[in-house]
Amino acid sequence: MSRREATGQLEGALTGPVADRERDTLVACAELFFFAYRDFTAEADKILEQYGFGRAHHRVLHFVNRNPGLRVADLLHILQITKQSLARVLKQLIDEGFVAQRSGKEDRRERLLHVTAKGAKLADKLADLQIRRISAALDAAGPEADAMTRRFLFAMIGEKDRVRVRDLIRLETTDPVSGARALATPEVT
Amino acid sequence: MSRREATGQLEGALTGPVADRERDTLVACAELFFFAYRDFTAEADKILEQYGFGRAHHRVLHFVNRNPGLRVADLLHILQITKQSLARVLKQLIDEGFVAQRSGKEDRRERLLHVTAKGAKLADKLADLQIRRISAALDAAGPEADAMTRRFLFAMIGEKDRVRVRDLIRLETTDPVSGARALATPEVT
DNA sequence: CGATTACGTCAGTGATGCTGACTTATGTGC
DNA sequence: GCACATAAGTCAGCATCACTGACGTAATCG
Repeated sequence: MSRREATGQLEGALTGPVADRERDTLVACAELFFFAYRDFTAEADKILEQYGFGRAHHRVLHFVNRNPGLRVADLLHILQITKQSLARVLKQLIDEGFVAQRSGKEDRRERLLHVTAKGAKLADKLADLQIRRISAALDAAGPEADAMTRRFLFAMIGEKDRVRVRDLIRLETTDPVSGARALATPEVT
Repeated sequence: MSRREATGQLEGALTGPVADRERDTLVACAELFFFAYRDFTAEADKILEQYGFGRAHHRVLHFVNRNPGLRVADLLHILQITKQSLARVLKQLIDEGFVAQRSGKEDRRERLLHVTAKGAKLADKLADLQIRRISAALDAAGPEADAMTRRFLFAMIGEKDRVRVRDLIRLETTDPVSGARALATPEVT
């Protein structure tokens, strides 16, 4: 049953108050979301510190690791930061040998990004930390938490970005919200 | 079925690799978590900009709004930042009349924090934005998403902090993970 | 061959976090 | 009452990560 249906409002209308009885529950969700994200990133942050890196480096390293051949423009779309903000951390990752570039074969203006062996090692190490936490949390949440959580998180993403994200994360399962299939496309657009 | 059970590992052991077949799904969860949080905060950030505030101001305003009489030390625990980081944003919120302090009656060293009418209005406005997004996402995720998501998010929180958070968010429902009841305690400890 | 695109870079700014040291006011225990 | 602990505020300095705006270079496209 829909939360808004329960309070007599139209499905899909994003205006109007939510019943107070339910409001507290939803606020609790928002607060839990804050605490969960705070601790989701905390472990990885500690490791990154040892390398002199921050969360921004992690994000770049992660998406390049997961999507070899990613272009700079793609990263800008994914991270939603400016070229200048990206440039600083990307330069460090390249200078210290975690990420490498090569020119595109068809379009030699493009710098296709890859992780080095060193970069892959760190990226996987960080991903493992976060994955274990998620795995444990899904177990604690109970059966079906897996698909349910993916649907919830996916629906939290701004509507305009969902297609891009769906293509990026390449889940083999049926697409949770839009109903379309979710197979990987070769390159981010 | 547990993810780790499925790969033949001990329940509760936080070491060892996760099966590759499942690994991609879990990585997708991590990426979805990033995108979801990014967009969860984006709307509120835009409003805050108009007031010259940032996300740090929002967090302070929110928790003071939800927990009138909160002490500065409580906020430091909740936000896990230093006194100096808090001082900057708290001072602004007080100077601009969104938050007020009064000395504790029993211990006059304590400064008990409250929102003003102006502060409550802004805090509620921001909470509504985030609540609507969560409500819509829970609807999209399907029935039972509500309780399931709370259990998942709660389990994502670092073990040591769960009791504190449980007491803070005062959910009327049964506690999702630890199994204990989750009624509000009068003050954060 | 001019316009656009992809990328890199320079200069300056602001928000948010940090450490360490110090002060003030108040409460507590011997 | 005095020593110590606690709650809060403050100062000085620093790092990370974000921003804007402008400009340069190389390559592609029409």
